[in-house]
Amino acid sequence: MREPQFGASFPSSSVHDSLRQEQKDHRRQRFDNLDLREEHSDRDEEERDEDLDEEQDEGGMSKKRTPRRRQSGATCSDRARLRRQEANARERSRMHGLNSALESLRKVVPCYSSAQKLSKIETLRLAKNYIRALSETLSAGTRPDLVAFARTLCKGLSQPTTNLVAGCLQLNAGRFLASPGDITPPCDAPYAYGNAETSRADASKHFRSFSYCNMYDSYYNSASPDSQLSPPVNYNGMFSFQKPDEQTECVASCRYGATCCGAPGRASISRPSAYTASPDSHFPNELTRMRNQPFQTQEQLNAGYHN
DNA sequence: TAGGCCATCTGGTCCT
DNA sequence: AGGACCAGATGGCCTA
Repeated sequence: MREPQFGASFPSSSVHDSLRQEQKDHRRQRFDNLDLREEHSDRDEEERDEDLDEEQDEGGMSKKRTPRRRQSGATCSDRARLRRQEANARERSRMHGLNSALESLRKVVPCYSSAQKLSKIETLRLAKNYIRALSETLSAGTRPDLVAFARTLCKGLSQPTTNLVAGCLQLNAGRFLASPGDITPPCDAPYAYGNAETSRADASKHFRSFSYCNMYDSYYNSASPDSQLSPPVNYNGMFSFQKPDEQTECVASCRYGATCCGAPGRASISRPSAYTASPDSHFPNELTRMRNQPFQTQEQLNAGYHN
């Protein structure tokens, strides 16, 4: 019936996100205090039990529990409660760790947006598709077709997420998902530039990496193998649509940082990631090395990873 | 109001 | 015994 939250209210996303964050903080604070409340509740319960025992004593009723047994029982119950509370705290911590890892994953799949998060399930689906799409690209050993890449990327995703990915790729989701023949291969097609159609050459004047093809051209045709030119695949979003001289400080400091959908005349729907590639990361070096080599087969890649 | 998403609690199971 | 992990239950928030 209703589509997932992601993308459902994009125009007010920042407000919505901040509100949601406040709610999360409130909820977290509420549950962080829950253990204390439970302790108070337990104490009240014990006090009630004591009162009951006293009434029973005053009423001449035989004691059901000797002080010794009662103390032993209470200790056991407290111990069980304490263990349960500790287990709950551990479980919360574990889930926070899991969510933290998921957030890290969000930052490395295409179209990351800190303002409008992908849901957990969509993040996992997109990550799976992304891996598959990249694997297919490497296996093919040829320049990938943007539409085919996008189709793989969007397989099984919800419509809002599909729309976002399509937006990142400057494609029309309805068209590129309709049928394989609907879209002219991107390298031969005019390039959408905001709302206008512009030539590839014109686009190249404005962007070093305006489109997927241009990124490939820029990358593969760069003069020096040691060039600092960003490769077509980034840690954070696949494509950089920013002019070199428009890079934010964050992006400039992050060699492989990227923002998606930042074309002129079109509001960016994502923010630069705070992610910074570690200096010893092998990923850029591998890409640089692969630039002048044929792609490895999938089996070779897998062997390399597992050995 | 229904349904999606989320955080948390909880009891069970497995492992060390 | 205790911790990690898992899955079901629950309740809150949000949107269409």
